[in-house]
Amino acid sequence: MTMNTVFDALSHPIRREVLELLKRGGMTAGELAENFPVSKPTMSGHFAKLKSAGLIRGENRAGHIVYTLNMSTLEEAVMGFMGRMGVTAADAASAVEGEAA
Amino acid sequence: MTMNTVFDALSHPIRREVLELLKRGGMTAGELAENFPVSKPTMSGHFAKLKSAGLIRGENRAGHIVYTLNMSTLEEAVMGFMGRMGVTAADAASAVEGEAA
DNA sequence: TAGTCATTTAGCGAATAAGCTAAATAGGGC
DNA sequence: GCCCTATTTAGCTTATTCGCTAAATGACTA
Repeated sequence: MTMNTVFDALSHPIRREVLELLKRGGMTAGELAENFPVSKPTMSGHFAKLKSAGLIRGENRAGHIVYTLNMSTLEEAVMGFMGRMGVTAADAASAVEGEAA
Repeated sequence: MTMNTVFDALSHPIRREVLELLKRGGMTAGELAENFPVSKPTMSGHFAKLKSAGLIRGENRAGHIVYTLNMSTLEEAVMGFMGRMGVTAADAASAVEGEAA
């Protein structure tokens, strides 16, 4: 929930990629796990870390667990830090657009 | 240098705060170290990690080492990730401004 | 109730991280 | 050349991380 736990969660490439996958919408633990070359228990540990950082939410549906992205936590932590680093709105906009182009 | 090493470097609160201190300009290793409750060798390890991620540069001056921020590496990695997360320019701008307000 | 599928928990091992103290290195000043 | 200051390297300890397999849990189905 704090900035520390968010940046800690973001430090692993699998966890960042999970967030990217969830950008398009909710996915079950199993669907997510299919995208990575590690075991399901290992993925479960990654989900737990993302969840305790407040970056994803899990809801129980018919025996499956659907994970969804919690974008506001991500934005508050990351953009909050960038703001303290003196990144102006214009800087952020051009950096984001540069990447999109 | 890669996004992995950057996010790894950002995962420790001391290292993030070092970057914030360097926002205002170059500082020596000793000056930086004064701001944290850990030993100088420990700080040296943090500097090494920031440096190998390309987030700071160290230059030798008169027996001191002056560290300076490498903002472009930070922006490229962090805003690049946020861009892939679908954060639009407008989103980024409002998040940054919200923090500044 | 038994069976099955999805997910997590438990327990383990290897690797990495983060802290410390003590010692080594590099420059500048006397 | 020798000392002093600044910084890093070496070596150690403890804690955490990340992966695994095997077992436990939870929920639906027949």
